[in-house]
Amino acid sequence: MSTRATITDVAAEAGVSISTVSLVMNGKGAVAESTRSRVQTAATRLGYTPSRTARGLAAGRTGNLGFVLREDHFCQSEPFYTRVFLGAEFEARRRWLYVLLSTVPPRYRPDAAPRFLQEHTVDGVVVAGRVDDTFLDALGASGIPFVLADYAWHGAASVQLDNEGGAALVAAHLLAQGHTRVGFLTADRDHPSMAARGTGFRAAMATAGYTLPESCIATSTGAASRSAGAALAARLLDGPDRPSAVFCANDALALGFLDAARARGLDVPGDVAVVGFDDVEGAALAETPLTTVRVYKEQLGEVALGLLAERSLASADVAAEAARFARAPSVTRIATDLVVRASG
Amino acid sequence: MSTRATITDVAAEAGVSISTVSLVMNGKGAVAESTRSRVQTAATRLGYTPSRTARGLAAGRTGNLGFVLREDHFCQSEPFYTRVFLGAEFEARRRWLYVLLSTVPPRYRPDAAPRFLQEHTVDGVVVAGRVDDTFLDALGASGIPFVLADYAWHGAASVQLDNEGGAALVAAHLLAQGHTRVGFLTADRDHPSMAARGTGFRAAMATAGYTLPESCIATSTGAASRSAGAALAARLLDGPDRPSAVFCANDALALGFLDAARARGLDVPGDVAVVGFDDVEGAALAETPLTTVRVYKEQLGEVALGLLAERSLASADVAAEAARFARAPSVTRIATDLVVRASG
DNA sequence: GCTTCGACTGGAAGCGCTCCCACTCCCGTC
DNA sequence: GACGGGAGTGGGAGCGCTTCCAGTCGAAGC
Repeated sequence: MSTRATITDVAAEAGVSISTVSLVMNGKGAVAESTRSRVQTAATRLGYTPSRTARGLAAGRTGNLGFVLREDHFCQSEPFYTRVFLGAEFEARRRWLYVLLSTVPPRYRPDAAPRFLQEHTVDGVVVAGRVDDTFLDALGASGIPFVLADYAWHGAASVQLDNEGGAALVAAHLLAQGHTRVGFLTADRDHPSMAARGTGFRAAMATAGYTLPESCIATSTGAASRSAGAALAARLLDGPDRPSAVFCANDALALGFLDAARARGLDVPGDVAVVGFDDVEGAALAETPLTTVRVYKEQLGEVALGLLAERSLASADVAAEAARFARAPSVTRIATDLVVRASG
Repeated sequence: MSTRATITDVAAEAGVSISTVSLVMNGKGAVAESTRSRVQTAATRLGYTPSRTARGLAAGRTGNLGFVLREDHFCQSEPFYTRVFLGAEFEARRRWLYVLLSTVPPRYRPDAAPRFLQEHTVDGVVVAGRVDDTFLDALGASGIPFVLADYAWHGAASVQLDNEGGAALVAAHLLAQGHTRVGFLTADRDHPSMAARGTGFRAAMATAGYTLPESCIATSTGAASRSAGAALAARLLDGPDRPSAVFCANDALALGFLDAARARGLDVPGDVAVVGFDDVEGAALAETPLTTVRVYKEQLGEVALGLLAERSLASADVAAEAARFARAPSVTRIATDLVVRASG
């Protein structure tokens, strides 16, 4: 294992030219079956693996993809984005690509930009979750193709959870349970996902002929945390006409809602049913296990990376590809499921 | 921004040869000050950044470091290793290096090995947390230099928390509180860190003249989880002579201990004091905020990566360096602090 | 005045690969 | 039987950089 075998070694061993070895290793061009297997054998015998670096230099592609995440999203205890990353990494392996994980601060500063923006050491980037829009501007300007996962921005290609669909499932479920006085609770309401859950829910209820009473809606623009959920829940629970069921736009809020209900001695789902969204780890473990919408985080990452790979590697001409990319934005949706537990 | 500027462009712009540009960019060799600044200017004017790939090919170094983590460690809700990674990534940025994050399954399978083991796209690897030893065997055999973070293996270089020191702090604290009937609770006891916490604690107590009564010790080899903590706690709390204070080898166990104490109507710290280790996010938020040993996760990652960078990049001759590396194993310890809260 | 030397700079050989192009066969066609 | 064309293969020019080596030139040494 002193020095690694190179393409030249393999060529010599197999008695062919390096061009042929290259063709075989890339599965390209027309190579006689006998030649192919001879090269194959020589390669295995020598333990040859093509050098990424050399390949990158020659082909103008690095085989690296970036995965960008906001620092605080990466470190939050609910392993949402780590799972997304895991899916992406899995898909990358399958495609023989590498993933460079890099974080950005909540507020973008050019000096904290991932290095690959400058160095172009990456063929494309997956951006997971909400990030500062100015970062996306910079990314866009760099000409590096990118796809968003669980976020939307202008017309950029993105992979998103089917928030509308999930919310519609909740609506159907609640209606099937006979609830007609139904509330909705959300925070961080400008976030595309949160917003979509709200509009999807309203739309589904409207289709069934119901409008959410204004007094049964509690929203805010702050963080969608458990404590925020408890605070917002107060607005619904302490009002004159309490809803009989409330859809919370995510599980953290829903768990906060449960806290608030318990603090008031209310029975869930007897006095008020509650449904969340996300199916976080704590949802099933809550005192009253939470009915919620399950989302497939790994799949989100897989699909996003796959999409990126497909698009950014298909063509070697990165710039032209990026332009084409920008012109044909697309949203891919990852289906969600309703998980019915005790809370509603 | 159609095509990136290359070293040739800069050379032409500055009216020097590419060799000189290279020297300037790397801060090497003797270059006249006037020439240097001329090149510098030309480079900024053209927005030149050296190509990683080309540099890698020519210099035999990639500028990439691997960061390996066990899948389940990466996804656990306590963001321990993600913080370690964050520290590593931070340090990498400072050194203009990239980090490839890759996970391995709990049980090593050669087919699930990180790709860079085969492709040598990485100058060195940080392995964080306990991983399957056969994976480390493979890593060692590959000749890629590596350092362990929060784990120990043979004589491999590693960066570890000062587990003994932290445990000694706990012992001193408990003794200062007047506790003499002190217990110890651990799980996953074969893990080097957990073991070190135990021996450190015993040693510190022994130095002070106390031996832990056998009946006040509860250990297991299973996962060190909250539920395991509750289960093990039962052995100590339901026994004939309950300890007045218990040191739990990590916070998850300690939180489990609190659960068990509460279930038995015991007052903490009145009936039994409890101290944990790690200072996880939940420690401060527990019903009885937990006294624990704080560890600096980001620092762990920073130091590990720094060490690796220092060693693996100092010499271009990776193989020789790896050999030297192996001969001079070292353990770097990251200091810990005691955080006193309500529980003990 | 001539050598010696060090500071500085340029030339050029790769690093290991991809990919375009040219070349050789060999078969099928008119 | 000459010709077109496709399948299979090799040659060779880069990709953008590092680094060794050679060279220039002015200052110091004798």
